[in-house]
Amino acid sequence: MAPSNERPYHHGNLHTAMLDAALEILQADGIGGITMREIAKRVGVSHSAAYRHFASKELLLAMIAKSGFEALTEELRAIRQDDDIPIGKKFQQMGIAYIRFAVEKPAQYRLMYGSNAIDAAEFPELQSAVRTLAKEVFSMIKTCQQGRTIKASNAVQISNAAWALTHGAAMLLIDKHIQVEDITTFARDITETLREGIGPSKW
Amino acid sequence: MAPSNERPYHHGNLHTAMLDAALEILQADGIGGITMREIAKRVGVSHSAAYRHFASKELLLAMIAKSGFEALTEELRAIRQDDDIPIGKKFQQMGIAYIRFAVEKPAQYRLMYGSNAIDAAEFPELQSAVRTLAKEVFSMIKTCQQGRTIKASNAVQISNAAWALTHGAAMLLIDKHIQVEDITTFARDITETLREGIGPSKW
DNA sequence: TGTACATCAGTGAACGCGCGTTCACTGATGTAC
DNA sequence: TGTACATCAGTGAACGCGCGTTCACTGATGTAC
Repeated sequence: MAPSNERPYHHGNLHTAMLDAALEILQADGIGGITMREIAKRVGVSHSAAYRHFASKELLLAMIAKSGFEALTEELRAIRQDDDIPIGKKFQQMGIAYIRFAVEKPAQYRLMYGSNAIDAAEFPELQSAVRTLAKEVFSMIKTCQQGRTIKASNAVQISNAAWALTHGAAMLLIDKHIQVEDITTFARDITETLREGIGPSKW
Repeated sequence: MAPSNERPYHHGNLHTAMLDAALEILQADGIGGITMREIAKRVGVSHSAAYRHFASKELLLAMIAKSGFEALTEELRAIRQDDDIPIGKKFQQMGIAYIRFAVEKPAQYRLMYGSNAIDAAEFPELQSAVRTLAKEVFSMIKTCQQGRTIKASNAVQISNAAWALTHGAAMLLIDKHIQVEDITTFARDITETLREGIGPSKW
């Protein structure tokens, strides 16, 4: 009730607050900008307090990566389950959402994949979040197959190809190796390229 | 002539020797294992000598990344120009070579792309090597189009898709997010998936 | 409602750490004459 | 062929660095009786 202007001795939700602060730093300064000291400073707490909530910096980073995978998975699931999106558009929408996610949060996306700041093998929760994402992509393919908008063979391979294509595109865009005017258009085009194939129309 | 067992005062080829040593460390221990001190130790030279040849560690890393791009480009070019490879197989062979390169030298590949150890913007030579790789992929697509094994439209977009697909697949394999029994088979399948497309065969 | 005690969330000072980088120096080498 | 001098490639000692992490401690909170 009392609107104590001074922070109370106990923060109350340091765990979440630290993750939020770390995310902010990540977006602004990249992975290199994240230090336990800076996070603690932003939250208004001594930096040793951080260790009551995260055993190590690496664990904190792993948790951020994990939540990134979860958020991305959630976006894809929403598309798959949204009955207002025609089945013929779902695959495309997935590609767009995936690539936009990466481009809008490049530092987080880089942290999620291939950062050498996290030894993924040590964090089963993180690995599990990745697998859940992979499964969601697979479910999307299955759904499209049932809707007859993706061919009904070899869902695993198609799913791998779809993931590889979007992930690769995301990375190349983030690293500016591919430059495009409009992300959404590019994402749409590239998913359609996979759907149509690049072989000659007549043999 | 004199087979001096003791190293002469001047090494003679420290520049190259350092790059080689760094590559060895990279393969064995990953990016984190590379330190100027360790490189110097392996080459048998004081660690301050290193700075006669590389202004900074980051520059050395950038040079390694650059040579990786060059080697990869060279492999792809050899395939494109090899008249013994039927035109219908070239695209596939390119995909296989690309993915194998990454899987065989995962640490170097990670250094090449998306490592936060190198600020690519500072090294025009590195950026130029990446562009050369992109151009090589593009040339491959053009060649296949002329051979009528890839459809004759929108080479840029097809080229982007091909690069994204192989790069994405490479990364997912390296990070063990996709696990396969045989890399070559997987690479072949995934490139064929792109060629054939994943849309339903009958509309 | 009050007291004792365990438990948890903070503090601030300090350690240690390898490592990148610099500096003043010495040894080797090449070139002009 | 010999000498003087500039230049380059090494050496080894030292700096400094922020930062992750730990430790002994204090403040707050919840629970048993």
